[in-house]
Amino acid sequence: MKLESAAAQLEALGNPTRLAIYRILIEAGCTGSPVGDVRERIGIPGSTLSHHISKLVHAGLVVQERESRTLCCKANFKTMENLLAFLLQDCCVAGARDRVLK
Amino acid sequence: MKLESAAAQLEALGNPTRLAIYRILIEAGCTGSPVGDVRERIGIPGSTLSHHISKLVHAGLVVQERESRTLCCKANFKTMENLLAFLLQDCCVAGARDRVLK
DNA sequence: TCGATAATTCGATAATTCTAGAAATTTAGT
DNA sequence: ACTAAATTTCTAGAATTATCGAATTATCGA
Repeated sequence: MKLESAAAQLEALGNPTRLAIYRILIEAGCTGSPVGDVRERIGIPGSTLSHHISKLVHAGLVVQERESRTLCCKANFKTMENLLAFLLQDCCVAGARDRVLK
Repeated sequence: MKLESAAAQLEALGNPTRLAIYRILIEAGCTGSPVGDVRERIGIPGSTLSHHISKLVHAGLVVQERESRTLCCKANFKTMENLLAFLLQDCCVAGARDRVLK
């Protein structure tokens, strides 16, 4: 993975609101969660939420699929896998890596 | 780990310049690297570099120790371990489980 | 088609971040 | 004490980000 895209993904996750959104989507699993449900749980205006979600989408961490009137957001697990692989390989010494992976 | 501190650490790493700095310090290992050496490799003004390093220090990802006239920067591996554990537990395991159960 | 629902885009403002030159600080050597 | 070296802190302008109300788009059901 290129340093720039890793940084973009880290930046996308590096905001408390977006990280909370992302964790909700992780929790929702493959089924995903409509924007409205996320909105209820996070409790912020729709326009603000939309702005944050678009950042996650742009970074490749989240995908959106329309289901009639609702837009379903899903975490892109592959992106997180790649990001973790980057951090483990390039940003973690061997000893620490072993400890984290147990 | 609290969501806020995880976000702060991700944000600190979510900038191409800072991620490059951090990787240099990871490469430097336990010995660390003086600010001046990092500066030569990154090639940015000292004041800008200092600003970025202070962000990494504030996030707990880097520690600085003075060695006579030079300040030696070292990556705080424990912080990265905790951050990776957070990502693996809260942002990866759930998704992996979901995929396996399909 | 009309009205309701779901969500985005637009527009404006406040706040933060990035960048870098200049000045200040800390330490070592003479 | 003076000077040089290594870095930070100060300061400020430019760029970006965060926030949110209002307007807009898309979809469904009656």
